[in-house]
Amino acid sequence: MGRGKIVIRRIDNSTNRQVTFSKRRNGLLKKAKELSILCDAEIGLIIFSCTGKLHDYSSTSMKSVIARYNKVKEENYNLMNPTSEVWQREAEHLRQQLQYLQESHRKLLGEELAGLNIRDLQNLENQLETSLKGVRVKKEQTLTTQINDLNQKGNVIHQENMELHKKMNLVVKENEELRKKVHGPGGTSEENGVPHNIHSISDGYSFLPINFELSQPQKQTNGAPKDAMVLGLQLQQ
Amino acid sequence: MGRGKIVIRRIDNSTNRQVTFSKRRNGLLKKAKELSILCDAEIGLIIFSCTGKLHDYSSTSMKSVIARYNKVKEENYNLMNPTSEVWQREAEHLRQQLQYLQESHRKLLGEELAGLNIRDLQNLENQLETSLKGVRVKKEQTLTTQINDLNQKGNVIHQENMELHKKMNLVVKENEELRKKVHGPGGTSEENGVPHNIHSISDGYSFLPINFELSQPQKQTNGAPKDAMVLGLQLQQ
DNA sequence: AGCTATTGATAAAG
DNA sequence: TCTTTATCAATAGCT
Repeated sequence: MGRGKIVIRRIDNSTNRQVTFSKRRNGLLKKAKELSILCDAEIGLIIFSCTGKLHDYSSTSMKSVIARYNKVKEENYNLMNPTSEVWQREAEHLRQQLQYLQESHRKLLGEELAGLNIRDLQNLENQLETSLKGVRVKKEQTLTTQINDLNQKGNVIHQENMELHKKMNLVVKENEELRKKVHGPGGTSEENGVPHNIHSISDGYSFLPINFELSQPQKQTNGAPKDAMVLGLQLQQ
Repeated sequence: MGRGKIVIRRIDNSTNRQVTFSKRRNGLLKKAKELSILCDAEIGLIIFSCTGKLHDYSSTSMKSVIARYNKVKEENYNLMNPTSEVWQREAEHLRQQLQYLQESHRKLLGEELAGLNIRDLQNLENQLETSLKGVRVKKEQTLTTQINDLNQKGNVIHQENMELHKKMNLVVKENEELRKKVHGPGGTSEENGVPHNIHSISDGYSFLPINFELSQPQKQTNGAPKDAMVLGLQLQQ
């Protein structure tokens, strides 16, 4: 696979050999990875270049792969001490459990359904429906809790708002009284057909009460939940 | 490099996975050999299929490769002769994997949802919906396949039935002819006002054609599918 | 287990 | 070593 066909024989030219090693080593490592992923295989690959440099890949860990290899080959098996044997059995047991659980898990995820008959599929469907229902109930609960929390907080804030509003009105009235006392005795232009209108006055307080009125939640029993719902969802982002 | 591009992800269909494993494993082994020859490299390759079967290649000997690997990794040959400690670690690793998977599994089953926030729950719900959809699609496919199979079988049987019916009528007619030849020449009571009626004769063939008529499916294009549907469902119980 | 259309890997060259 | 490109090899999807 290249500009020309080659025979599989040691490459004499050392530069060429080095280049080819580099390319094919990468290709081999890539293919080993792909195989382990595609086919769920446990793979260990050890490569020593002719200069002695080590390159390796393992899908899990080289230790695990070599240990498993040794076990299958039953080499050195007899030399192991009893404790090792116990652990080995334990590991094998766990490996089986894991495999079973993984299979079951994949079926639950709807990934590996080949070989299931109608009854299995029906059971799986029922299971998933039950799970889905449970998750939805939990979600609703969580949302409701959040909404209630937000409503309470909203109410507190609204109360504060009302208090501030009242105080503000008091301050504004006080302000008007003071203004009358200051301007009234002199007989200003405000008395000549021009009505007393606080909007025409350029101090900072005059328009605040109106803004407060507009920003108030309307009656808190209807408006608050809807707002809280929106808030609740946004808080989760 | 095939009829279509594929993403590197675990192959769900187990048959397909097995076929691909077989092909790619051979490819990988071949490439490992080529690399070792072309570039004078020392290579060890260990492959466990997901069913646990071992396939391996080493340019020299696996012992030598692993020994050299361990030397480089400075792990003092521990892996050649796995000790209690190594297996213990392996078991611990597996145990952790198992625990994680179990937890995930329980969540999927909607059993352990405490501590999940809205986003987690939404993801879980989406996952379950996707799974459910997949399972339902698979179920429909399975049912459709079964129904089609049964329809075909039903048609074949119906054809056989028709053939048998025709043959039976021929036999009955032949029988009548024979009966005439046997009774006719003697001038029996049948010629004296009593009409020739095959129902009045007590041999086994006389009523069979009528029963066949009654038991026939009506025209095969309408009757068969409905029957097949019922059969298909019953077969699975 | 074979057969091809395609994609992927890579030999050679820059 | 890295990139490019022309070729050959591997293999995905089918039968």
